Amino acid sequence: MEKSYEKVVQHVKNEILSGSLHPGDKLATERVLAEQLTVSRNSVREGLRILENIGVITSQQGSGNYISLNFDETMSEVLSFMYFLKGMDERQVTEFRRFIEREAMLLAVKRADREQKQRLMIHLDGLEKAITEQDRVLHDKGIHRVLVEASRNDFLITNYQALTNLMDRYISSMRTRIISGMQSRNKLEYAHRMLVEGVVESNLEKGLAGLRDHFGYIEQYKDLF
Amino acid sequence: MEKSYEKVVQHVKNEILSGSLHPGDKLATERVLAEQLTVSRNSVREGLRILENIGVITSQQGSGNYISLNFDETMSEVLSFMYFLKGMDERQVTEFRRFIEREAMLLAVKRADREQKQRLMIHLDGLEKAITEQDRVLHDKGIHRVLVEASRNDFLITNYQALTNLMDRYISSMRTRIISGMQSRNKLEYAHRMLVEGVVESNLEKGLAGLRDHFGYIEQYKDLF
DNA sequence: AGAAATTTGTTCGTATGTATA
DNA sequence: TTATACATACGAACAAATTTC
Repeated sequence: MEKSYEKVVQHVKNEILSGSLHPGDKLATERVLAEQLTVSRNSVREGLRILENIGVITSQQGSGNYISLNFDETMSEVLSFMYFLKGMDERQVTEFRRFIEREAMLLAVKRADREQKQRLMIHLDGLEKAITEQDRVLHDKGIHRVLVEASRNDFLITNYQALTNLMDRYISSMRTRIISGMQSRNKLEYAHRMLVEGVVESNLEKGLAGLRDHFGYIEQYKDLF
Repeated sequence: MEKSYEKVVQHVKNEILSGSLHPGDKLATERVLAEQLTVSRNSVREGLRILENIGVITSQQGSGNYISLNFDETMSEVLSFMYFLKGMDERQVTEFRRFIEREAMLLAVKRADREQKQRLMIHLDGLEKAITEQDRVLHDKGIHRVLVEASRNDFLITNYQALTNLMDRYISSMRTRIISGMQSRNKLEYAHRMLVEGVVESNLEKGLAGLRDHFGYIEQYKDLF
């Protein structure tokens, strides 16, 4: 027997899949939905909460429920928590981050536009001239974020965002260990320069070399590069 | 002002993060939770629905609400729908699948155990001897699934599962286009043989060659292999 | 085995805060 | 400003499944 609130979720899902509901559209009011599906209003609300949480709809008191226009924030939010629950260990987190950045580099060298290249160079400059640790972290993160964005692949972008959330919010202790395992500051700046110049000059070899230096994984995947 | 049901979600989340709640544990009853958080039982239930949906808890009528033991199924379930909502196009789906399998291959050649190698060979044999199309698809999928599992990286495994869901359930039309864009049957069988033997013999070059043949992307990423 | 108590699933009624015309 | 529509929230009650005695 299907539960009442699942009926609601299925109903909205189907209307989206069939193309009856599009982003921005207003759903039927809770009372109407309850009547249509012959369930109580509370059950409707339980179903809508689910849809709201994963970013399908947004609820506005006094106005109505609407199909979301932007899933991005909620998605990486939810995704990072799910990753946390799966109990990802340090090895897997590190592997996945390398994986995303490597694949992003493959695409970024061909797809980065002028604006992204400019942002990369600004961050690189900021990184090399940074005085406070806070500034360094800011530009460091900026470089990696732009790199992934330049891949123009939403799977990579979303997962990278989720991974950042995961490390910042749920396993921050792991983050410090991961970072401290990296190269010294001078070498790290050199690695970032290679990485940025690789993208800017559309030089894949150089970009990959930058990543390799950055993560310091000369050992196992040497053959790949 | 924080909404009532969000208070519930935060509360459970915090208890998990702080280590007070572990997988398998029973939550306080809905009535007790309502009293503790000074919200109504309906609001508690709305919060619990969210947690149930993303796989944090499982609810059993007559018994109680429990922290989930297995997130896996629900996670790829939710994830695939979120991917669908983001409106992933064919290019991004194809790219992501290649990414996952390539990275999985890098890890699988070093990590596949005897049981997984055996399953790979059984599927390969089944694929070559298959008569019906249904059989072929079964073993084809089996090979790729085991390959990804052998990577022993849950990020890759979960995302591959979600991607499979996405293609099967939400964008099946795209799936046929993607598949039809692949090699002929004979070449495909050869590619699978290379792929499987690469893992079984811990021969990275061979495995990657199999993937390259399989997806037929000689063009752009030639340099990588 | 069976009855009672407990707990989630579901519904209805009501009151309140917010947005919109 | 007023009136209406709508989501938010609460409380009480009963049904259905499970646990306990």
